[in-house]
Amino acid sequence: MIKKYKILVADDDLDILEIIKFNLERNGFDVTVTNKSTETFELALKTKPDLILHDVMMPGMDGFQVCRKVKNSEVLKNIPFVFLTARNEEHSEVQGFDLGAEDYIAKPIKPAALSTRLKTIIKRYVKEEILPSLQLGIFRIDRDGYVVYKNEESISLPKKEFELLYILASAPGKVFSREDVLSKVWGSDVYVGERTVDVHIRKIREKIGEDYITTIKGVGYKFVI
Amino acid sequence: MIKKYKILVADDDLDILEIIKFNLERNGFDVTVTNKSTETFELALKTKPDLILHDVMMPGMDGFQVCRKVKNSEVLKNIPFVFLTARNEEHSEVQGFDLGAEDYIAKPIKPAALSTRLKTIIKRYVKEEILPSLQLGIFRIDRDGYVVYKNEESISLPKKEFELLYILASAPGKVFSREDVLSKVWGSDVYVGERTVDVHIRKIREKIGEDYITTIKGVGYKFVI
DNA sequence: CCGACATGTTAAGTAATTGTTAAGAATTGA
DNA sequence: TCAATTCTTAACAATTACTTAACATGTCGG
Repeated sequence: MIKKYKILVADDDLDILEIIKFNLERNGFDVTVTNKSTETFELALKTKPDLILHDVMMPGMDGFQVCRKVKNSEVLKNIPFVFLTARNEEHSEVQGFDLGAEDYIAKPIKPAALSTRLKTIIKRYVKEEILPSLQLGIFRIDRDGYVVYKNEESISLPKKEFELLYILASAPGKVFSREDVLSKVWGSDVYVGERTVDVHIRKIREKIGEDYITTIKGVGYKFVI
Repeated sequence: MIKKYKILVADDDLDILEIIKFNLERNGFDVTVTNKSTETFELALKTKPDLILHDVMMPGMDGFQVCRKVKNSEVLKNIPFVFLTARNEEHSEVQGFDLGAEDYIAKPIKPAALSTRLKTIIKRYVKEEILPSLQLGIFRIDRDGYVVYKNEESISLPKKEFELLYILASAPGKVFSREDVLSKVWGSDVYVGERTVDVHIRKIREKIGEDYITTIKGVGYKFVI
């Protein structure tokens, strides 16, 4: 079954809401809308959307305030937040990105492009999705507890190491380039050196054993069972 | 061979052009530059870049005019167009997005961030080459894992050997000249001796068996099932 | 069978990539 | 805040892959 992405859209213009809702639904999204920014947060808690698409200028709370609130919430902070901006609105991209927004989309909207763009953004944040524990041979990788079990032995890993291992283990046998790893674990707008991956790999090997992560020279790393 | 992305850069400041070119090339991009915005369109037609990075403020045509022209061209309109803007060019952003620009990058440029960001943008717009696993008789050539299976036995090959085998196996029975192989595995701008291919062929035969790659004297090699 | 040419094979130097360590920066928790 | 942990980077070591060149072997036409 293909996962249906849930989008929460907030805009005070009912026509725009209508257009967006119609187009996103036609493209297979599950869409919730509101024209009151004061409702966004509550709706997000209730529907747990995969992405929030929010107008900047809205009466009551503006988009920035909502974004800040969402990003300060433990439960919601991993949901990508995308701003809608009208052509004549003075907006500071810096302000939005500082708050943790993932992207800007300018109105007027091109419907065809919109769903593609949102899907891309969501996929970029797939790492944040609630993913099940993995059972791979003697390993169980428990996402909730950030713990790896090797047979009965429990091994706890720091965040980055755990997430790196999780990414590799989510597709055993597939080689991930350092670049792949960086974009999935660190995110696409964080710039750390590729060799940082090597160091983390070393630490993971130290903890779970040498034989489970294979290096493909010139390509990357893979998890083997 | 890893795909080399082509970037067309336009900026009237030759120093900036130099810096950008140097850094992008070091990061594996194929870079064309111009300091005349009137040349951008023609150059784009000629080089078919994967992305255009264009200064907003340029004498002659400004970046917006070029963007409009590119986005109105059937041939070029799908090429992502990214603006370079100086800090104080505030309003340009909204206008640029309306024209269909894909992103803004503010000067001064952080070189490390630049190539990562461009790659992300390109990947959003360029379809990744789909390189499926091949199943050929007793062989399975797994591109994801960089591994060859012969029956149940897994054989791992170094990068060049793997890619060479993959090229041959992608058209079983077809003879590839050494030149073909070089251009496909090494790329068109790398110059190594043709006999290098022979050595790699030998190593592959050593690992997968003698009987699967046939030499056609005076012509080249082919993979036979 | 011989000579010429193409390919096979080997080995060694070079280049490139990765492993490893440690130090300092950044972050987290008490 | 301090202490402890984690993250990042840089330097150097170790390893592996790549390329070349030299020589060996094989093939084909005459």
